[in-house]
Amino acid sequence: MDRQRTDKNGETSAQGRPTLKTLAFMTGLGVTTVSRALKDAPEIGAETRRRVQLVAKQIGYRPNRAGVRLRTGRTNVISLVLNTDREIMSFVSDIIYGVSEVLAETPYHLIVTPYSRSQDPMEPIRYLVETGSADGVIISRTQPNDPRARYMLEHGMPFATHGRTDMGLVHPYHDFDNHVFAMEAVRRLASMGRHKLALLSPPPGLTYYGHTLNGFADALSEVGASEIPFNTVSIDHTIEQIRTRTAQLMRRENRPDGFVSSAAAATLAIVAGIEDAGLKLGRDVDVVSKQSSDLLHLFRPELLVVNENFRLAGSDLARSVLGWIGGAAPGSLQRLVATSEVQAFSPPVSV
Amino acid sequence: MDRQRTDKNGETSAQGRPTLKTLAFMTGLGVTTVSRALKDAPEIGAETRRRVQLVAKQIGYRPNRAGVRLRTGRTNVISLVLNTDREIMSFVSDIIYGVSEVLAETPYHLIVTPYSRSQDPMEPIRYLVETGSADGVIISRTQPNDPRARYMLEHGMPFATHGRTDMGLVHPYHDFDNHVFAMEAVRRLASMGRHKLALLSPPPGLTYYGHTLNGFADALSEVGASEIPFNTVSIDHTIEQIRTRTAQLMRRENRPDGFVSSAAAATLAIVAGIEDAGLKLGRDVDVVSKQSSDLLHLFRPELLVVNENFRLAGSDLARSVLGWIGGAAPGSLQRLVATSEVQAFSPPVSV
DNA sequence: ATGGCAATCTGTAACGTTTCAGTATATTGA
DNA sequence: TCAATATACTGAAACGTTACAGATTGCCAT
Repeated sequence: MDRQRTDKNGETSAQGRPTLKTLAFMTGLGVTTVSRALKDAPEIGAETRRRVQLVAKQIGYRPNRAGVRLRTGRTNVISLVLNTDREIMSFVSDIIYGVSEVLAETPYHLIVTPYSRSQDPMEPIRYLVETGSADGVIISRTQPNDPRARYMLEHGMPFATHGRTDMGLVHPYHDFDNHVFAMEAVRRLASMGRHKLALLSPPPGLTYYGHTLNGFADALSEVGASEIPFNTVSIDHTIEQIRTRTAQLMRRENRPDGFVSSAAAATLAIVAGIEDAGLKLGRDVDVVSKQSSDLLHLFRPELLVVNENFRLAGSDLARSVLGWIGGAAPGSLQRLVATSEVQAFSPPVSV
Repeated sequence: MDRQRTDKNGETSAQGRPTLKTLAFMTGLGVTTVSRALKDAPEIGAETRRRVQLVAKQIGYRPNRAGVRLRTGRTNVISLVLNTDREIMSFVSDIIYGVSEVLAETPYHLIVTPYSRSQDPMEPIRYLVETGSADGVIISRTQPNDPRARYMLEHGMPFATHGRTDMGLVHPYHDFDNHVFAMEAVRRLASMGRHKLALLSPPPGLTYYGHTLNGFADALSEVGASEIPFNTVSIDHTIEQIRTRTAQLMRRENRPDGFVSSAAAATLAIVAGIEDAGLKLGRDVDVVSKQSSDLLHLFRPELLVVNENFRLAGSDLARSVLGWIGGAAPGSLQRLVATSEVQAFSPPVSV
C-alpha cells in the first residue's frame, strides 16, 4: 500500500509527494517561511519569495488538500445538488460542464450530491452543512419559499440557486426569464392566429412555475387569447403521461390550437399526442417550446423554439458561489437572463 | 468565521461538530479506544463497543473526512472523468445517477473531473494520481491501447473503464456488446429486405469502434448484404455535419437502403438528411439506432432501436471500482452486457 | 506467591497545513 | 550610544484521525 516511506523527519530527502517540509529542506528555510512565501505574505523578503516559488514550481509542489482542509476548514469543494429522478437530462450534463469550466481554473473540485424521489430535499443540504463537506453549494428546482436556501443562509453556507426564491432573502441566483418566455410564446402564437392556448407548465411548487403561469396569463389578456386548461400534467410527468393527456385534450371539442411547453422532452410527447389525435402540427396547432440543445427542429421543423442555455447557467452559478465565498455581496451575484426570440425553422403555414 | 471555540483541550464539553475527543470525554474513555470501538476492532470489550456506538449515534458523530484522509491517505472519493465536449448528453446524466446510486450507501463522494477538447486526456488522470485526489477512477471513451489504463495500473490506482481495452492488461470494465448490436441491426435490416447498408460508427480510436465495425462486417457477409461506405463522419461529428453528409450520400446513385447508427442524437441527423434528400424513412430506407432514453420512437415511429442502459453502466462501474478498492480481483469485475432485441414501434412497411 | 498471558484500555506521534508568539538582525531616531 | 522599531525569519501547537508501543488488570498454572 504505502509505496515509499524513506524519509524520517525531514532531513533525509523526502520521497513521494513533496510537502512544505520538502521545500523547507531544499531551500534551507523553515516550513512557516515556505508556507508564507508561497502565498505572497508581506513579511517575506522578495528574493526568498521568488526562490521558494521557483523551487516549488520546479518540483511540482501541490498543497495537500487534507492538510489544508484539516487546518483551515476550507474544503476547496463546491457541491452540486441534484435530484436523480426529476432533473432534466440535458440540464445535468450542461450545467456540470458549465460549472466545471469555471472551477477548472481554481483549486476547487466539483462534487455531485444526489438525492432521490424518496428523500427529503433538505437531507443532502443538511449533510453538506453539518459535515462541512463543501465551501459552497449549487441547488436547482428552487421554490418560492425554499427551506434549503433559508437553512444555508442561517448556517452561513454560501450557495447559489438555479431559479429565484421569493421570501425576502438575498442570495445569488441565476434565472431564465420564464415570464418573458411565456409572454413571447403566447404573442408568437397569437400572431399566427392561434387564440386557444394550452400551457404545459413546470411542476407546481417551483418558483418558475409561477413565473411561467403569470407570463402566460399576462400575454393571454394582452393579445385577447384564451386558455385551454392543461394542468393535470407538468413537465415532470412521464413522456407517456403527457402524450396520453395531450391526445385526450386534442380530441375534445374545445381543443387548443396552440401549446406552450416548458421543456423539450415534454414537447416530443405533446407532438406525439397531437398526432395520436389525428391532428397535424403547423396546420391544426402550433407549439412553442423551450429547448436547451438544438434538436427540436430536427424532430418537427414546424416547432417554434426558445433556447435556454444551461451551460451558461452552470458557469454563472459557479462564479456566483465562488464570488460569495470570496466575500462579494450576495445581492450583487444575481442574474436574470433574457430569453432569446422565438425561432422558427420552417415558413409558417397560413391557417 | 469560526463560530464557537469554547473547548480548550477536551475537558470542557466541546461545541461545534463532535469529534473523537468529544466521544472520549462523554464516555470517559481514551480517543484510541473510541476510534477502535467505532470500527469494531476485536480488542475492545463488547459492552464498551456498544456503549461507544450508542453515544456516537445519539450525538450524530461523523468522522472528519480531512482527518481520516490526512492520516490514512484514503480520500473516500471516486472520480468520474468526463470529456466536456464530446460526451453524449444522456450518458453524462445517466452514468452520474448510476454511480451516485451506488455511492449513496457508502462514505464515498463523487467528484467530476472534466477535460476538454484542448487537453490531453492523460492530464486529469495524472492529476488524480499525483495528487492522490481519489481512491478510484471511472473513465469512458476507452481505447484499445489506452494510456490512461496503463498509467493507472502502473501507479496502483484502482479504476474501471466504460468500454474495454485491448492490450492484455486486466482491469474492471463495463461494456455494451456493440459487436452483437451491429450484427443484430444488420440482420434486422436484411430481414426487411435492406441489403445496401451504411454504418454511422463511433469515433475511430475508441475500442467499440472496432467492435461495431466488426459486428457490422460479420453480419453483412452472413446475410449477404453490402456496405455503402459512410466513414467520413462518426457520431462525434456535429448534428449539422452528419445531416449534410447523409443528404449527400442519399442523393448518390448507389445510396444505402439501410442505416445502422450508434447514437440517438446522430440518428436524428441521419433522418433529417434522409428527408432532406427527399426520401422517406420506412419506405426508401430503414434505420436501426442505439438509444439510451426512450425517445426515438416519438421522433419517427419507423425507427428501429436497441436500448443501451447508461445508468446500469454507471452503477456497475461504481461497484467495480469499489470492489477493486476493497481488494477484489480486477479480473472478476468485468461485465459485458448483452444487447436487447431490436425494437420496432410501427408495423414494417413492405418494400 | 510468582511469572505468564489474555483481555482491555491508553498516551504519543504522525499525516501536512496554517497561525501564534516569538527571536535575531539590521535600521532608525534622539 | 541606546532604545525603539522594522524586517525577515522560526518553532511549536493545533486541526481529527489512526497506528504503534505500551500499561493495567485479572486469571491461571506453577
